[in-house]
Amino acid sequence: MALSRNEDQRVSLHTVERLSVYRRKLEELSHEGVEFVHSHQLATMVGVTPAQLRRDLASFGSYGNIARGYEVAKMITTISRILGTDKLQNVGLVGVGDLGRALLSYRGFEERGFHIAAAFDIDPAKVGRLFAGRRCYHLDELEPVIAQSNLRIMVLASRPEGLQDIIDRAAAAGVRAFLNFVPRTTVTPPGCFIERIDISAKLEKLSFLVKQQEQCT
Amino acid sequence: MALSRNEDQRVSLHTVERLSVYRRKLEELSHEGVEFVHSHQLATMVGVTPAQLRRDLASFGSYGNIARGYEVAKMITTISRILGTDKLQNVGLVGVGDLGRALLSYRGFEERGFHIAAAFDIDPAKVGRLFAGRRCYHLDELEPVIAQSNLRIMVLASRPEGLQDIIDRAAAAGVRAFLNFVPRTTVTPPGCFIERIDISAKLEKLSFLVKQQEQCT
DNA sequence: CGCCTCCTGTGATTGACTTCACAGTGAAAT
DNA sequence: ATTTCACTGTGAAGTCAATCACAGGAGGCG
Repeated sequence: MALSRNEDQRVSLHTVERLSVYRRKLEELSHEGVEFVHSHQLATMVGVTPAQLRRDLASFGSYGNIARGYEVAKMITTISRILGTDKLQNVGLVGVGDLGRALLSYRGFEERGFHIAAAFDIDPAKVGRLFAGRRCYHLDELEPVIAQSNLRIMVLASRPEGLQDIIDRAAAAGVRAFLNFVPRTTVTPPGCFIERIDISAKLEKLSFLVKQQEQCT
Repeated sequence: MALSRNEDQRVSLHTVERLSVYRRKLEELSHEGVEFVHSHQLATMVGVTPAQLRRDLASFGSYGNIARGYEVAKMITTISRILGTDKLQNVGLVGVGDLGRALLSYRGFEERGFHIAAAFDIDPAKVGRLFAGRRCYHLDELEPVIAQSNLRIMVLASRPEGLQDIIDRAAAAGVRAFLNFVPRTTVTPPGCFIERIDISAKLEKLSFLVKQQEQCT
């Protein structure tokens, strides 16, 4: 089999985002005992065209059996290896507010290969306490804890003030990627990645769509 | 002025998403007392190219002063009108778990024109109680409360089980748009919009990027 | 008053992603 | 063994968004 080396060399980011969706549905199918699935079946289940699904899978050299379709179990492990979630990864969390605590108690992360190993805050009422079994450190301890727990990914759910400084310090300490829930524009340190989740912006987009639809009536 | 009628007739969704970002930065500038801003200034602040910013603004007929740039206050009101957030909108919330409660206490929504008017759950320990000042209704009361509060947008933060049924019922009762945090594939009712926020998928994307970068070393 | 500078709005171009459409193929049926 | 069938992988075409580049114009300055 020729897909062992560099199987993920040129996968577009759009494809990567869809791989997460495919994998989740494939795991559902696997639990139901399904062993093989055709492109048009999986495609309609997740809401993409069969051609796009085939191209996504072909982009990393997944060769499906022509008569039976794609092997579910094998595709799950392949996608997991591409996404880097085949081993449990430690991630950090900055900001133990309402959102931070919700993320700490979210069970879905562990299932997908992510473990929030450490939380950080500056509130004396929170520092030192346990939240959902995880210790909350003071932000001053950011660098040593990053090194100790080998954190490569950090979730940002703090107040907007001082966010850039936290990002820069974390990047200098070895963090390579940030998932940012904080609605403030940031500068991405060289060699790093920042992925934003802007809940208000999503609501505004929906508001626009609803308004546009009503006007077209 | 020729921009009064149909000012938002053909705005691409990519542009709409960026409008949210522009508006946030413009409000910051407004608080700082800035009255006019040039495209290259605002563009570098939010991380897009000046050409793209100009095209985004031109797509709904915003004519900036050539010498002074764009009028900050006027652009804020124009963008708000396009997004439909110039008036406060009621939205509903399904699922008062950790994430739901975090959303209920998030202050950013009101600032952006959204008010969570009602929450729904099926847990007897939660139904009837107040969360951050909002009453939690039983899911059985979905339809009458939607009608009473005139809910057009609903945030989904419940368990995956029965999600599609909730969507279908809400759509039948008049809800037109959903912001879905639940990691399950859904079928969009006709005439409705569903916007997904998949936190695990974002983490997986970051994991992929970090892994890819490490391999290219 | 006229020149000069810099910025906006936009036609044209480039680039990327999606979709179409079909050749090739493996398994099942006869 | 051979035929048939349906599916995969992929070249080609199509579509859409981002970028380039420049014409036109408003204000400042001599």
